[in-house]
Amino acid sequence: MIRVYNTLTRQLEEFVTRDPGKVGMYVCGPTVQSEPHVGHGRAAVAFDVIRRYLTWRGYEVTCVRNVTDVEDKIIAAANETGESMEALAARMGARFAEAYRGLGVLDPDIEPKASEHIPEIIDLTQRLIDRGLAYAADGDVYFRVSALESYGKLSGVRPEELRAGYRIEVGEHKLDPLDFALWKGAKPGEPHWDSPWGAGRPGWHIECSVMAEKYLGMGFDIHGGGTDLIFPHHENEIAQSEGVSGATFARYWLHNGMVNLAGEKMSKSTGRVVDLLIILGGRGGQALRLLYLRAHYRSPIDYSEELLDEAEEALTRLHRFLERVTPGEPDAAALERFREVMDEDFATPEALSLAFDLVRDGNRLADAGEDASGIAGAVRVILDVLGLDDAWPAPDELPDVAPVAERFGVTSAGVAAIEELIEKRRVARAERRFDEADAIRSALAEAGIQLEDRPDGTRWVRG
RNA sequence: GGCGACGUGGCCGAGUGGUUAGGCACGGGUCUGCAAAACCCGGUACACCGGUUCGAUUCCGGUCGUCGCCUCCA
Repeated sequence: MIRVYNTLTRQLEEFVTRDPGKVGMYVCGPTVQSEPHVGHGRAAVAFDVIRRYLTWRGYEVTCVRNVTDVEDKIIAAANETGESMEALAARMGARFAEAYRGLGVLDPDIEPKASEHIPEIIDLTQRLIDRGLAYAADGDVYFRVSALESYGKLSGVRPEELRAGYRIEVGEHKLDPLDFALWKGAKPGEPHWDSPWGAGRPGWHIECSVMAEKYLGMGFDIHGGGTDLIFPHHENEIAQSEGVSGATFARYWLHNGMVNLAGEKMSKSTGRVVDLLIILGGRGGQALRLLYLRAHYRSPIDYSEELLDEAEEALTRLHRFLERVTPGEPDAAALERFREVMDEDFATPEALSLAFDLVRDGNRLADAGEDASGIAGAVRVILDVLGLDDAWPAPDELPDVAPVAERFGVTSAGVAAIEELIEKRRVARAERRFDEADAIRSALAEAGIQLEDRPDGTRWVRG
C-alpha cells in the first residue's frame, strides 16, 4: 500500500487512483521568465522520482507538466530585454529543458503551453461567468471569491481574514479585493488575443485548470508543485475547476519543500538564486540530484557548494560499487525493502540509506570473493528508480594526459596512453623501481586520473 | 497577527515509546612496496522546562529559536 501526504487533508493517506492501475499527474512547471535556478531543479526532480517510482510499481502513469508562457512577469522581462514575449518565453523554455535534461528528469508525456490553450481558457472563463462565479469589468474578468463557499480549503486561508490586508490596485476593476483575474484586458502594445471581453490575455491560474482537465480529466490523481504555490495558485485552480463543475479537481495535492540559501528561500523575486545551468555545467547533474534526494521531498533543504561536494562523494561510492560488481538478477528481499520505504510517501532518504547498506554488504561479499551480483542488481534498480542511473548525458571529456604521456615517453593518446602508462608502471613496480611507479601515478593524478592497484591489476578512474 | 513546518552527534539527514539509520568529515586498524579503493573498530545525538508512563529523543502542554505561505515564486 502506498501512502502519500495530501496537503488537502494535511495527513498521510492511502493512495487510491481514480482509475485502477493508472495515475494521472499534473506538475506545475515553470513560468518561463528567467533562468532556471536550483529550486526549480528540486521540484522537477521530486516529481520525476515520484513518477518513476509509480511506474516501477506498475502504474501506467500519464505525466503532464505545463509551461506557463503568457504572464505579466514575462511581459515585463521581455520589455527589459527588448524581445517579444514569445521570443523570451521560447528562449527560457529551452534553458529549462536543458536544465531538466542535465538533472536526468524524464520528459513529461505531455507538455502543454498556456499560449496554445487560449480558446479553452476563454471557454472556461465564460462558463464561470455563466455560473455566477465570475464577472467582466472593463475588459477584465474576475473570479468572485465570495461566491464559492469552499474557497480556502487547500491552503487554510479564511477570506474574511485575508480581506483585511488586501486592497484593490490602481487599474484593477475588482468588486472585492480577494477576487482574482481570469482574463486581463491588454494595454496598448501588450500581447493579446481576442475575446468576448475585448483584447487581452489569461490571468495566472486559469491555464492550469484548463490544461489539467483537458489532458487528465477531472478527478485526476496527483497535482504537484512547490509549497509556495499552495496559495494562491493551487487554491485558485481548485476554485476555478471545482466551482465550474462541482466535481473534485485533483485527488492528492503534493508539494515539495523549498531550497534555501544560508537558511533562506531561494527565490527569483529576491535575487537569492543559484543558477541551475551553471551548477550542472560545472559538475554534471547527478551530484545535485543526490543532494536533493538525501532529504525528504517535503522538507526544506539548504544548498551550498560544500553540501554538493558531499553528495558527489557519496555518489562516487555508489558508482564505484556498480563498477566493481556486475549487476545480476536483483536480490528480491532488497527490492522488497526498497518498496516498503518508498511506499511511505516516497522516502528517498531511507531508500538511499538502504542503497548504502547494500553497497557495504556487496563490497563485503566481493572482498570475500563471493557473489554480490544480486545485491548489485538491486542497487542498480534502486538507482534507476531514483534517476541516479547510467542513462545520463555523456560524461565529461577525458582529462588531457598528453603531457604525462610525453614525460614518460609514451606515444599513444587518450585511453591507450593511460593503459600504456599503467603498463610502464607495472614493469617499474615489478622491478621495484617505486620512484618511477609513484611518479607516473602522481602525474596521472594531477591530470585527473586516479590509479587503483587491485589483486587483478591496476584500474583507472576519473578523479 | 493568521495558517503551516521544524529544532537529532563536527556537518547533512532518517527514524522509533524500551534494542545500529545512512552519508560526508575525523581517529585507529586490516590489505598494500606505498597509496587509493574496500572492509573492521571508534563518539553516553536527539533545543529548554514541565506532564503522562515501569520507561520519552519519540506522546501531551508550555518556553525559546528557525523557516515557509498570507494576490512574484518550484
